[in-house]
Amino acid sequence: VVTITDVARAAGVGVGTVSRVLSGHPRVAPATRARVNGAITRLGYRPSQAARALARGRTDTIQVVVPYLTRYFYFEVLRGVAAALADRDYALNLRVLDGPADRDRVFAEAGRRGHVDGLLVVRAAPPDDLVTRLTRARVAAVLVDTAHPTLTSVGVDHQAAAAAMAAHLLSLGHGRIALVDRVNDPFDQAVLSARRRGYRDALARAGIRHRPEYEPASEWSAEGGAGTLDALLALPEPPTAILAGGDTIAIGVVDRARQRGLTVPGDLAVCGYGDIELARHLGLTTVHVPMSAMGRRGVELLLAAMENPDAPPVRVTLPTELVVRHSCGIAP
Amino acid sequence: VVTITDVARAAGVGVGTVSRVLSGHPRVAPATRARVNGAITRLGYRPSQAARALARGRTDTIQVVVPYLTRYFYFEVLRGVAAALADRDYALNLRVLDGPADRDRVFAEAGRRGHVDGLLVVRAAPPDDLVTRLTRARVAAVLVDTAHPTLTSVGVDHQAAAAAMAAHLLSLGHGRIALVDRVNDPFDQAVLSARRRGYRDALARAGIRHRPEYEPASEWSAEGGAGTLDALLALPEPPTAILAGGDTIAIGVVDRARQRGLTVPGDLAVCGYGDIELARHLGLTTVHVPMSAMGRRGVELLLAAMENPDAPPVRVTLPTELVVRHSCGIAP
DNA sequence: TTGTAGGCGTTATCAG
DNA sequence: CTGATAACGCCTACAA
Repeated sequence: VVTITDVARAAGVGVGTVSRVLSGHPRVAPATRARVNGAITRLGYRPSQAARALARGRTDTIQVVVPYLTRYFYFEVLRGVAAALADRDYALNLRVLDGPADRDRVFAEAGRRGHVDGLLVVRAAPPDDLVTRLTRARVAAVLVDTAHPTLTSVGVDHQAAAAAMAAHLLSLGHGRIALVDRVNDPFDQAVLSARRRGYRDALARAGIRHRPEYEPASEWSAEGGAGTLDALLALPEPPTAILAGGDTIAIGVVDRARQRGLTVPGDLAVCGYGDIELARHLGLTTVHVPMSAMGRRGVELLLAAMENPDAPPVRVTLPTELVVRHSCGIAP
Repeated sequence: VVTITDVARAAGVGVGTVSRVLSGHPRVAPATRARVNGAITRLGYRPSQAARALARGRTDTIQVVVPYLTRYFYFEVLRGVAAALADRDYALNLRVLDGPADRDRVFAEAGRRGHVDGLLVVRAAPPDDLVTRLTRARVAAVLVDTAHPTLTSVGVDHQAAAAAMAAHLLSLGHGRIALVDRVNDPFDQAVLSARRRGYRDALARAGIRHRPEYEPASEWSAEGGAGTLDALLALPEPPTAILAGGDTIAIGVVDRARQRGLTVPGDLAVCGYGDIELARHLGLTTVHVPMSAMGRRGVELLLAAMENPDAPPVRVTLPTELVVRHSCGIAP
């Protein structure tokens, strides 16, 4: 283990000078700088993160908390986060929430000064005591696909997106549209509610009466979607279009429909939500949610907040996009 | 920011005693311990990771490097890793390789003592200089779904798995079996080669002559699978069964086959590889690769290696399993 | 422009 | 059982 002292000795200078070279301090004689850099590479020296963190009072690390559920979706977010961080030379401390129990444990320890410089929480409502602690300790925090009155966040307008999707279905002549979505979220209910609200609003605006039986609860999986479709088709008046709360659910619906001999979109229109990679390949009409962009933007906001701790929180909404493919009856 | 000194003062003891209480040292008077603990909770004290790392000489952090490709697959691995780590109270430093360029950059910096205590590399062959540095600096490292002569690793027997899958197809009476797999991997070629070898061996053992045209290269996506299927079906003697190198590819194949009016498995048998979540829901016959188990086991091996640096490297092979569902002609 | 020394928060050693 | 005190490796005034 080679330390800064070794480098100093090898270069025939003091540790202060080495430190200055390391941090790009301007007032170092070019010759000295060269000598130091030579010693550094020759000795293969790397500054110790731990020592540096202690001395500087910051860790150059940000913590990212992501829930496990809807895995495809949030892996994309994570990718955006990782990419943005890698460019900026920050370390990424990952915590994945495996369940509600985990949640409390993690949030109790999350975003401690001296451990991480900033906190990025993906799709999980932060408990109030976390928020209090964060603001009191002045550690920067950003929420992704969630919101909080006093914290910076980046997300999308799920209500508008769902409404747009429903409107699309309506414009195609469908009057019997069912929403197949999860109904409870262990980490954040807001997204589900927004989507449901969008769906209802769109139908109401079109003068279509609300049918509770068209809003069955589904598990967050293809299997869940398939099962829920069975239930819907058993109704006296089955729907002619399905608006799924997630692409995974939609895939299950499509597959089950085909198994039952129905054609999609001929006999049943199906659309998803999220636009995971498979959606494109399966020709699923869906709502594109800019997942990795949210992650990337979240990091940018976080780094900005870290640089300027006194800036007021902002709330960024990224645009979604209706992606029309084959599963609803319109060719792309 | 409350430090150990504040706690010591508040409890009327020396910092040494507080430190002992913190680390669960046995020889502390119960009364003292209680007083200290009281002060700790009262003040909301948390030890600084940075200071602790500097003093202890370890960071309680392990670094995980995962390639981006085949995303569903490796998110599962990551989940296993994260879960195993969370239980053991270690921080997880994540690096995702976004491409071959990234690879070199990351490997040049990976596993530095003073930054992380151990390194877990998922599915990417470590360059020799990394290995050298690791062993010289005595930092523990474990490979997941890759191997190296001098490093501990956990993986599966891809050759045997592919052979078993091919044998299954053969046993179903198929003689014209094509392998639709990626042909190049920017991070580690070994898995692809092993799978191909397994496929060829199984066919050879069955006395079936090798047809190069039955081994077209595919992109690692559903789209890639679909396109490759088109090419195969244009052959004078098209295959009757497709062995895909990944479930995502298989899904594309199945979908394209149906689009062309073929029934699966009636007109075409298709099987995947990996057993991602969707495979189950889509009834895809596939090879189950224990992804999160590999991650978890990798962490266990790594922690063990960290505790016992002089233990020789081991090579763990986890079992795969042939999962027969509907896509190959046998009901589950 | 460069060297020196104090301090960052903990741990660990060593007397008591 | 407990309290000082020297590391740990680096950064940053302060002097020179």
